[in-house]
Amino acid sequence: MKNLPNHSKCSQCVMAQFCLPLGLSPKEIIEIDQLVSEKIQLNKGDAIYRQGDHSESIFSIRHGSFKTEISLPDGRGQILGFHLPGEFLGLDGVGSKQYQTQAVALEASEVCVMKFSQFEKYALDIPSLQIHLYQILNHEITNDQKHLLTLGSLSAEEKMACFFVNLSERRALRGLNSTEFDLSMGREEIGSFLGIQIETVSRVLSKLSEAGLIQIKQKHLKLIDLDELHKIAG
Amino acid sequence: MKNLPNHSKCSQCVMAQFCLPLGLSPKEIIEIDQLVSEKIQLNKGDAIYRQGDHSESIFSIRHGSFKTEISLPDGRGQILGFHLPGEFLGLDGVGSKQYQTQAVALEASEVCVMKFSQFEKYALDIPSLQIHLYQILNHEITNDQKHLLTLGSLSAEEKMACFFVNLSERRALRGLNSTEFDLSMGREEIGSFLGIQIETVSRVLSKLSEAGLIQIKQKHLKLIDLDELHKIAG
DNA sequence: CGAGCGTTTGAAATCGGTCAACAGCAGTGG
DNA sequence: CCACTGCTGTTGACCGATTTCAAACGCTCG
Repeated sequence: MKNLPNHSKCSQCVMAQFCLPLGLSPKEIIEIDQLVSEKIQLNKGDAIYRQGDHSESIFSIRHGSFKTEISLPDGRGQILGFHLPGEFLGLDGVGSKQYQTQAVALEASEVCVMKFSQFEKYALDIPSLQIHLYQILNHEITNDQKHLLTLGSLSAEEKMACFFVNLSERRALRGLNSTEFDLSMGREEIGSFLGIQIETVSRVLSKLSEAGLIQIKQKHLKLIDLDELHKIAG
Repeated sequence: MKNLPNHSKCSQCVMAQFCLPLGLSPKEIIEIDQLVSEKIQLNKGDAIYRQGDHSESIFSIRHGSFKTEISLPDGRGQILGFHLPGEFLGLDGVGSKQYQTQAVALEASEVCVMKFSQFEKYALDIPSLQIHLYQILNHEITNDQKHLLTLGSLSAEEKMACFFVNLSERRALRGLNSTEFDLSMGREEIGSFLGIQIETVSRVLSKLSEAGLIQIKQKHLKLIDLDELHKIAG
C-alpha cells in the first residue's frame, strides 16, 4: 500500500463525472479540491481498512475494484458488496468509531481518501456536499436492503441473474461496457456474496450458459440476453 | 391513522432517554422541542409509509412495534427488520425522494414525526444533532449488514438464535424485560425476516423448546438459556 | 359453540450442500 | 520447452436441510 503526495484535485480528475463532484457546480468543485487528503495504491488482496479499525475517512475508488466483507469469529464470512470506480467505501464508519467491515482490493486499485473531519468542514460552506453525503449513505442503505431481499427470498438462479443485472447496470452508469467484461472476483467470492456454495455458482453458470443467456470463459463474461436475465431476477 | 396536535416536547417525553435526546444536553433538548411536528397513532396493520411514497420525514417509535419490508413486483417480499420503541423508521428516505420500503405497525402504536427540513434547520445550531443523525444512519447500515451475514451464512437454527439474542439485547437496552415477553409478530413474519419458511420456524422453535433453551406458547416467549443461544448464534 | 385463522406436525419432494474426482490454466523450475 | 505443482473451476453422485404438500390441532372471537 503506497501513499501518494497530495496533488489530487477533484476539479482535474477524469473520474469527476462519476464520483463526488457529481451534482456540484464548477465553482464548488474547485472549493473541494483540498478535500482528498491523499490517494492510496493497493495491490490485489490489500485491505483499505479492516473490521475493528478506527474509522476517520471514507474512500472513493479511482480505478480497480473491491469487495467489502464482514466476518464471524468462527471464520465464516459474508461478502457484502463488490465496488466499482466512482463508488464509495468505508460508509459503515461514518457516525461510528470503528469500521464493522473490511474492504479488500480485487485487483491493483487506487482510492482517494477523504477525512470525515474535512468533509464536515467543507459541508458547512457547501450545503450540496452535505446533501451528497446523505445521498451516498442512502445509496448504501437501499443497496443493502435490496441485497437482503436477494439473499432472503430468491433461488440460486435468481440470485445469480440479479448479480449480473446489477453489475451490468452499474457498469453502464459509469460508461463501462455493460454486456461484456472481465469479472474481478472468483467463483468463491460470488458464492459468498449470494449466500450459495461455489459448486452451485458453477452449476448455475453452466445452466445459464447452456440456455444461451450468457457466455462465460474463466473470468470473461458476456451477457447475451439481458432481458431474460432481468425476468429471472424478478 | 390519527394525527395529534403538536404538543410533543422531547424535553417532557418519557422515552427521552431511549430516543433522539440521548446524548444531547438539557439545554439542547429544550431547543429541539419543536422538532417533532406531530405524533401519529396507528392500529395494527397500518402503514406509516409505503414503498414509493414521497419521503420527507423520519419517525421515532413512542410505543408499539413495527416491521419494515421491501416487496418484489411478483408479490414476494422480505421483512428487513422489527422495530422497538426509541428506534427510528424511514431512514431509507433520508437523502432520497422516495421510501424504498414500507413500515407497518405490528400492534397499536404511536410515532413521532420529524421533517428532514426541520432536522436540517436545527442541526445548523446544534452540531451534536447532526452527529446524532449520522449515528442513526450508521446504526441502520451496520444492522442491515449483520442481517446480511445472518441471511447469507447461517442455518435455520442459527438464524433463529440470532433473532432471539438480538431482540433480547435490544429490549434490555430499553429497560424492557429481556428474557420474557410477548412477540408482536407472527411465525410467518419471523420466517420472512430470517429467509425461511413458516414450517421451518415452527420446527426450530419446537427443537429449541425441547432442548430447554426457550419456552414458547403462542406469542409468549421465555428465553431460558441465553448463553447457549448466544453460542448457537455464532 | 363453531368458523376461521394461525400454528404445529408428518411425509414426501427438492434444491442446494457436501464429498470426490477431474480438468484447465498459471507459475515454477529443471 | 516441457514436466511438475498448485490453485481455481467444473462435473457427477450422493446426502441432508429445508421446502412443499397435506392434515390436524388449538386459539380467538363473533
